Amino acid sequence: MKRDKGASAGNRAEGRPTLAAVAARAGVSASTASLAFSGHGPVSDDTRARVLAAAAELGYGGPDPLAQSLRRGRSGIIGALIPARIGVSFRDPVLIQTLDGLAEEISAIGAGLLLLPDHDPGSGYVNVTDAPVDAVVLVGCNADALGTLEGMRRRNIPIVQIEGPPDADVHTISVDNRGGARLLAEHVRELGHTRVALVTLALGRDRRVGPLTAEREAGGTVTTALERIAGARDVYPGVGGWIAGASRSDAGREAALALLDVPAADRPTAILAQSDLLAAGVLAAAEELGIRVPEDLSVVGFDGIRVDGLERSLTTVWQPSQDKGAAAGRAIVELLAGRTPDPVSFDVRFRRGSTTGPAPA
Amino acid sequence: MKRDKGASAGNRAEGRPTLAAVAARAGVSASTASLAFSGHGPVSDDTRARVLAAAAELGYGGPDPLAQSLRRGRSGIIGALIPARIGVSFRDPVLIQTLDGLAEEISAIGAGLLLLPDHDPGSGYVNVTDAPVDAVVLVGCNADALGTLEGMRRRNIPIVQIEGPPDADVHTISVDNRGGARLLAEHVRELGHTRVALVTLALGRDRRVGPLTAEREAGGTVTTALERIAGARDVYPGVGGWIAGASRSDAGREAALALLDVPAADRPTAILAQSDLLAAGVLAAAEELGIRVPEDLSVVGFDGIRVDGLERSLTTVWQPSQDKGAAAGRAIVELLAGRTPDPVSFDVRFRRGSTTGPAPA
DNA sequence: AGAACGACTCGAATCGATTCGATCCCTCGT
DNA sequence: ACGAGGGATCGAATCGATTCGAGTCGTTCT
Repeated sequence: MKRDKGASAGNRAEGRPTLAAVAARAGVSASTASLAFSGHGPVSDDTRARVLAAAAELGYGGPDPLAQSLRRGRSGIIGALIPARIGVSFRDPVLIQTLDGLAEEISAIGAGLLLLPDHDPGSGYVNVTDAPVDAVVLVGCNADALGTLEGMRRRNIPIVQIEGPPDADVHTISVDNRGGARLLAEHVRELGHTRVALVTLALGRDRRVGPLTAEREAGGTVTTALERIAGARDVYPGVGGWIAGASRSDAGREAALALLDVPAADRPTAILAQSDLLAAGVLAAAEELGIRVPEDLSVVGFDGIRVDGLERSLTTVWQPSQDKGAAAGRAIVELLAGRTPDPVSFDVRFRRGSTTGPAPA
Repeated sequence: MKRDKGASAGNRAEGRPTLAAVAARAGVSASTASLAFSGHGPVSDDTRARVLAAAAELGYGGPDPLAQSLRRGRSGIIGALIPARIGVSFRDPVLIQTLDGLAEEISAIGAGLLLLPDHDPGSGYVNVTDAPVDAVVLVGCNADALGTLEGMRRRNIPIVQIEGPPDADVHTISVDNRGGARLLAEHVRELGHTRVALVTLALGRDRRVGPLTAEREAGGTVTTALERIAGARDVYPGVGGWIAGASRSDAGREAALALLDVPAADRPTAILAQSDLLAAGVLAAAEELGIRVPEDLSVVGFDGIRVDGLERSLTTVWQPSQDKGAAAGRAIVELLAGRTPDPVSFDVRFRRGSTTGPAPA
């Protein structure tokens, strides 16, 4: 005999009908009702109609996704680990495009994207590990984030990262950051520049800004930034610069002000910014200081995005952000199907703009 | 006797240990093991240690979120219905700020945000209704979207909309769109303008662009756009304009080109754009056409966001996007707790910039 | 010393559906 | 006319955890 406590715990809407209730009302078994809803088995038209009618009368809204998830072992949700809170992360067009590609691709298997801002440990936020996700994608995160995913790994949940240090358990989508940075540095060298400085992305989770020191670099965990530094060093060994906290034009502006606000003789004649947004900030700073681009200063970016409100064309390399996201999505699909996706690495394309010119005499 | 089929169905990682396995290994019952993990009951230190040790040995990653969800009747996931695919929706700073406020607020109850792009019906995408969400927030969607939520309503899942038509079952967060638009129109009227035109947001899901006709207006479903039109009409009855497809500067530019590329005598002397992004596009178009702002043309926006790369200050009204999101988040929390949230409506603030001036003689 | 109490632990029910194998019955073939 | 075949339906197990009430055992109070 059913207990039927009536007003039981504080569980959601008390009286919501269940599949069993619908089945009872339609005079069939729960299994048949299930079949009628899912269409997975042979059900007579008559029976199906009766079940549907009963459902309508009871106001049954279809099988509970929670129960389905448990039974199927899948929630249909992919977690997207983003580096900061939404308002901050989503100011980066590269991130947006990547997520867009990702979302489109996983919608092929009917999955949706759960946003999981990567918070500093102990900040009282949701633990990623507790989310009912079928897989996780790290997009634009630093290597530390992998640590917070220990739980996922133990649960055999597929993890895909977009840019990041190689890891046996994690499928990585990469782009030739080092090669791209090298291309840009070579371009600048060919123009005759010798006093060059970098404006880098955040090197670690802390997002501290300041001069690029060996120490800070050694503690860096953001692969993207480190690889782009390496590419520049391939051409300009030992080149220094300034760490901007984030990929935003105001951060680029601050960094450039620090680098340029020195006696003209010490001033770099070329600045290699690690993102187009940073480069836009550098241009703004130069304008403020009355430094002409490209006559007095050459500036390059990275990413190849369209920067709103920037009328001049930037010398940069373009990277396929959306394709990276899509590739991650396909990798997820493969992994969930039990297959092993092929590793993917994308190339970049050099694009000369009007912000670079010959080194001043 | 347990069946223990070994390699059963294709369910995820076959051999993943369960709480029961851990309990068995630790020599306790499943209930005790559960208590040990959740900390919800009195468990001796010794027992807890044994359970944790067993878990470590077996590589148990903690309770399965899927099973927890079913038992608790909560998934810890809030669905965010956004008007278009990610790459498009997230180019709107207002949307981003709103989601940011929302995400922060719901993280108080440990919930995360599931992105659900509102797709045209029948486009083969995931049905919102099948997602395991505890509640849904409509952000920047049109009224049609409510239709796709029938299933949710029947399931008694709380729905909150940010801007939208009043609905008994749906908690609405609103802002004084009409009043804001009226403020701007009044400002323009005080400056003596008589030939005025609107540049509106999309009126419906179709996002068609073109002249603002009575017919198109009658079929409109986007409350925000309609209310702002109404506000302008409070001051300029019958004012016409152009429908821009989306809140982006390129759409604003196209619209403005259509409105301004006429004999100077017919040309409007003021354009009321329904968003700052659109206004930025209007400014760009004016510059292309050699029309001076504000001498020949006054331009106002709406939203009060900082538009990247727009150096001049726009006359606009500011609306609290982030607060709207936060209010939606708090409403969700209240609703999930079984309480009834207070209705919220926000005010806007007029902000005069340098893009409006006296009507030309 | 006996009772009462408290700290722990356990068994069993439950969340809501899916699915495999078995059963039942009707029809078709020869 | 009888067995085979097959469509429709049902029973029962299962997914993996949580939770309530009940039971055990040792300690403390009077």
